Amino acid sequence: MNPSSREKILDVAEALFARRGYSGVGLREVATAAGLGKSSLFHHFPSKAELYLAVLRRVFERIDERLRPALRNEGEPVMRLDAAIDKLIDALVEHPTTARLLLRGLFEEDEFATEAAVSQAAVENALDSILGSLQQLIQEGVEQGVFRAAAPGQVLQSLIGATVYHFASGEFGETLIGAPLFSAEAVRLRKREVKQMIHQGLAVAGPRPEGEAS
Amino acid sequence: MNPSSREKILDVAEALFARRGYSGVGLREVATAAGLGKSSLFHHFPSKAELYLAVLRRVFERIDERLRPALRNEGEPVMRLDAAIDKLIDALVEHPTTARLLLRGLFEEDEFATEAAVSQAAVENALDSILGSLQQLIQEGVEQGVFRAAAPGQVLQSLIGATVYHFASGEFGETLIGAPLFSAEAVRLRKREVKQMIHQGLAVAGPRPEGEAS
DNA sequence: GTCTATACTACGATAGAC
DNA sequence: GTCTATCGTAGTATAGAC
Repeated sequence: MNPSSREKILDVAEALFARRGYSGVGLREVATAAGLGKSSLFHHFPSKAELYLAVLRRVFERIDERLRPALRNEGEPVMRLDAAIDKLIDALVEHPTTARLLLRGLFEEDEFATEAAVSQAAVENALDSILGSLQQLIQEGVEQGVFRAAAPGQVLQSLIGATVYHFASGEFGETLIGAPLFSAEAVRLRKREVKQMIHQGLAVAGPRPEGEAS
Repeated sequence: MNPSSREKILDVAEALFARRGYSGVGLREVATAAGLGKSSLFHHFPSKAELYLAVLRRVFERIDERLRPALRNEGEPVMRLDAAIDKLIDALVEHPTTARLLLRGLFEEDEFATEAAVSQAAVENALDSILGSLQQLIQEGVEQGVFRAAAPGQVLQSLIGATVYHFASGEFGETLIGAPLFSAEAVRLRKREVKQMIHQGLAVAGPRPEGEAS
């Protein structure tokens, strides 16, 4: 079956919002890219804000789908975290628009005030579920003594930066690493880099900063 | 001396662009926030794109000012990298708009095509200078054997994620770490977290991923 | 250097025919 | 469900008086 108009609209809107953000995209552009007239959009989505939130919700659902099985797995925190990193990166790579939409979603929180508050809450709940599981995983590792005594929120921020930011960095990131971000080789190297950073950091050996003991 | 109109415009434009991005800000809003009529802006900046680039250039100059002395310092790579992290975070904290503008700058590359290409090149040169120094520092550490054999670009991406992304994450980051991002305590904790991640990673001990030996 | 007035385009959204 | 036509607003930018 060919894609419904609704899905076609979501596809082109996702691509455009990822590239130019909420304010940078006009509904006219979305409509014509979807092969429709401008007014036809409003039969599928009541407003631009609702369209944007529908795009975001679909993105979170895809991530949740990939990540939840890895997080449910029993096993040691170290292995589970490694698996979660792999699956998160898989999700970011599967649709290259994902990382940008996630980061833009953070910034554009206040871009549309309190309109469409219901849909917005649904999106935030999906996000909280994923983050809660990850945070709990880190907390377990700390309690078991296999992770250093770190605040899970701080670790999570570093992890998001190492993954979501990286795959959202576009041309900038590509010149830094000297390869296309989403090539199979670059993805493999990125997974390895993040896991190595988790396992041993950057330094081979040496004193801990500020006299922190293990 | 009271600030010139040009500086006042740059100040309010920086605040607005950081919050809502290039497309999300209208010149009318910038003008009235600066205490001017809409048309008066064009006597100071020839176009919106040039105003935006002027804001970005000022941001890079401030970072360069903070970071360059730390990078010039002689000493071991480990210590120089620690110092660079501290100074970079200091720069991001000094003006809380900085991190968002930097990340938005990455995303909005294609938002204004090739207009104002001259000013854009100037901004990119300033950025390349900073990044080159950091990359070289990491490379030295690898060659001296005090850092693991990592690609400098990959490490730099993790570092940017751990710093720039963190301080750009807004309300999202604040709920994750449970404190205002820019409070003195949160800044201190973030510096420590990033340096610990560099020095030992997250894991206390254990096998290296994919059998990588030191 | 700032103002008013204006030009032209695009925006999100609605009404109503088919 | 898609279309044309239209509304009202706001966008960037310019012209020209003061």
